[in-house]
Amino acid sequence: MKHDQDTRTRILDVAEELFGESGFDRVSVRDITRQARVNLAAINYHFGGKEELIAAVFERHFVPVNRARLAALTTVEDSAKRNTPRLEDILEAFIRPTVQCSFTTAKSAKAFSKLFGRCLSEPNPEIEHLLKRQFEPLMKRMDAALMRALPQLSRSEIFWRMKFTFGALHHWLLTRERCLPSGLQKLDVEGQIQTLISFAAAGFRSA
Amino acid sequence: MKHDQDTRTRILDVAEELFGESGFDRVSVRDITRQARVNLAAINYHFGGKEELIAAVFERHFVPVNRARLAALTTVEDSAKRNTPRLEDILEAFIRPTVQCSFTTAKSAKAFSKLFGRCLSEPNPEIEHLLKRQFEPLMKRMDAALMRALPQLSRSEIFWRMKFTFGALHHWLLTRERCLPSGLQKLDVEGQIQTLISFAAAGFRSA
DNA sequence: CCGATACTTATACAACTGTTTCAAACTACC
DNA sequence: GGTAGTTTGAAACAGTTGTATAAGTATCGG
Repeated sequence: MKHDQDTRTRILDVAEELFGESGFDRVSVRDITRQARVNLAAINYHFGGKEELIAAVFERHFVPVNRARLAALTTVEDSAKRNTPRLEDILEAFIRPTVQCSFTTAKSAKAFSKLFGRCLSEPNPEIEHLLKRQFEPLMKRMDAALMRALPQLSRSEIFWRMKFTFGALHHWLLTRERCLPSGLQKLDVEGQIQTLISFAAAGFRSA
Repeated sequence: MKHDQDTRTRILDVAEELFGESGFDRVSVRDITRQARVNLAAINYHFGGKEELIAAVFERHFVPVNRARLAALTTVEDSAKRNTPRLEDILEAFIRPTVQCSFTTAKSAKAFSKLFGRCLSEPNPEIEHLLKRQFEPLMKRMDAALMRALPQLSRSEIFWRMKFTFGALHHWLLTRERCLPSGLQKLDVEGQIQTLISFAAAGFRSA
């Protein structure tokens, strides 16, 4: 293994950007290799195939994000001691890492954000499978935390509200850099996060 | 023009189902013609091409749904007379038609629901363009109604909350018939609508 | 310096894509 | 019943897709 980091990560970076922009199906391996200025066969050599490249792109950031979410959730629960953690803190543990990671790990925050947002509705069965594996443990922890924070809600009520929050988060990630209506003051990312947390928290507390 | 309704609508029905299931890109014209038991050339003959078929599938239900939304919004505003309409009623005018129509017009409610939910995140630029044209007038009306119902919120605050509601609605449409966690009581559609309305309304009212 | 390993290159392949063609079949009207 | 107009049929088209192959080049250990 030489300094193959060059080619490998160049492919990953370009793939992430293009996949986020146009989805996995509309981007060909030739699109990627052309823009990454590597040979056509490089993807098959380094990853095995397009499907495996998708998985690699996926895992490079999804795994850290979900790890960060779990860690944040643990922190919230620990710092609350024997009290039940605040609902807002639980939601923040869920929401913030998706944006945080986009600034620290990805070359382009936009690329990762869009990719993240897009994945949830990808029709690709492989992606769906990866998602399920990734999110199952996180969802279990979230459910448990939310049920303690909102003991008046049934499991089913929490389930649906969680779904709504999921949808809001991912739609926001997917479209947050898109055309704002003209004459609209630009809210900074921090403000948007807080708005989303308040929105979801109020939704969870709704009758 | 004979009773070409047979072939034409058979194609439309199958296309709607398959597109909803797997997205526009992963479904080939051959998949559609095979399942509809029509000739391969039928799509090009009746619609001109795949792109135009997509547009036709799109408009067959999106246009009525958005018309129904506008009509419902008008009803709400009229019945409120000089009082400002209730926030919940505005949101219901936005949410309910997406489900209502799926029961009355489509052969399979699931198919249309998934299609509707999927469209929002479709990377296809054609679709994005159709969406924009379709939603612009509706959004203007929604914005205006929401601003009157929530005068304490700025345009930007309404914009983001509307985005969240959009995301929640479409993610719900896309996944509402998917695997519920085991041992979860099944909430009927009416209950889900009400839950979503309450969720969004509370979110809009959040500080 | 040699040789082995790791990587890159150009080319070729088979499968599939949307679309076109043109003859055959059908329908309806006079 | 025959003919104009409409719809279907089977086949072929050119282009793109992901992948495989084999020859090439660089890099490093001995």
